[in-house]
Amino acid sequence: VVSHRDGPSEFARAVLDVVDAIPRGRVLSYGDVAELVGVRSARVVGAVLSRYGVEVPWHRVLRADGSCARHLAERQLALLRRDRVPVRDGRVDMRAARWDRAPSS
DNA sequence: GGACTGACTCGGT
DNA sequence: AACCGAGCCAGTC
Repeated sequence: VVSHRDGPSEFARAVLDVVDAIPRGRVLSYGDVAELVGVRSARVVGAVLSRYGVEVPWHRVLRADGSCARHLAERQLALLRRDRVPVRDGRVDMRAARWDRAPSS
């Protein structure tokens, strides 16, 4: 059943779980997260982070081309540098920093 | 139940 | 590099 009380939906929780699992020094695009939770809309991932992002390492999620949303750029870049993510010209090198969750075993 | 809104993405100009 | 336009879909009203 569904409670009438508001909280993160099951979908939102799935998004937050993925983002929470991104290791320091790595990043994912909104579209990557969408794919991992099983939707084809990258936008809705942004919508979840907009509402609940404060609870997770939201700065590890950015656009597919490695750029940040305008209103977040300054803070996000600072946090990414603190994570030692390679940033060049305000852009993350996705080829180098994209989290590749390859089951090692 | 319909219309709108975006922390998006891709292909085409 | 910089615009489009279309597709996307959970929220919100």
